[in-house]
Amino acid sequence: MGVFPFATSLEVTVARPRAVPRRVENPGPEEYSLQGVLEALADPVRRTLVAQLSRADEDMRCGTFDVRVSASTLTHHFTVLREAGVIRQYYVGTSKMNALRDADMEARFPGLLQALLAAEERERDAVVAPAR
Amino acid sequence: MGVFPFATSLEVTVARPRAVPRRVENPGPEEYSLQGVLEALADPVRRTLVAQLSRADEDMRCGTFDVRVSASTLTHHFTVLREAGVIRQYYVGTSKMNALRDADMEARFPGLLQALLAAEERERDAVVAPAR
DNA sequence: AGGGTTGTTCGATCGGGGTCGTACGATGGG
DNA sequence: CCCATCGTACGACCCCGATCGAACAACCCT
Repeated sequence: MGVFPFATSLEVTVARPRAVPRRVENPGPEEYSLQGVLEALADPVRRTLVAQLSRADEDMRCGTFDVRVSASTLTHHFTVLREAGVIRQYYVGTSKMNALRDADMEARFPGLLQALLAAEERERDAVVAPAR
Repeated sequence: MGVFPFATSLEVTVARPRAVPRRVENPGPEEYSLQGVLEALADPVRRTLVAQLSRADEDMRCGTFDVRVSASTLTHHFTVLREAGVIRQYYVGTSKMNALRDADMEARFPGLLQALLAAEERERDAVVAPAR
């Protein structure tokens, strides 16, 4: 892909070129499938990502997730989640933000994500809080 | 669910000694995990099996499922579903019956199986009944 | 400008799982 | 008894996906 054809004289001796923020192609609700969602959520790493995102209750940067895989692997997992429609991604400067698309999921697969997250949390609690 | 209660005293005076019916080891509810269930249901073939079982609303013999895989592959899929706790299997003569463990699933992962089956049915309907 | 932070891309590896065919075992009916 | 039916066991194949390291690219800040 070509770089920028310097748009003539336009801008700008500004220190901040700013330009157009990098765009991420997030699929529309009509593009994802149950198969894709289940494949995405069948992986334990991706499930922890989603769980952390849900627990945080706000969008999270890629780097702030607590998971023990390499950066490149992490990128892969986020891509899978995004293409499945589970999360939405967008750039903020050099950071990439991740948002849980829980409303879209709920609309398309009612109850599924909620049940899944609830189950995930219950298993997590069982581990965190040992049998007494 | 369980069609026959197997009330022990059944012992018919059949000509055939009958012996002990072949036993199948079905895991207890404490043995299965969310991971196992999701892995099991992430496969499209297994999901159709479960969907057919749910739709039939009664236990089904292995051979009566409508799926285009070989017999040995089918055995494999049923094994995965059973070990995940999604179905229960038991022998009846030379046939093997399959029962959906929806109550156990509901107890352990509330709403999950139902949401999944509902989503599966909706996608199926969308295919069967084309866009008008 | 640099430089550091953040994330991506690419290629390689490697293990797991879905698939099948064939041979086998168990059961029930003639 | 023998045979047809139903499902299993085993090995082979093969593709896909999770993983990593290294090199690169975009951005922000000083």
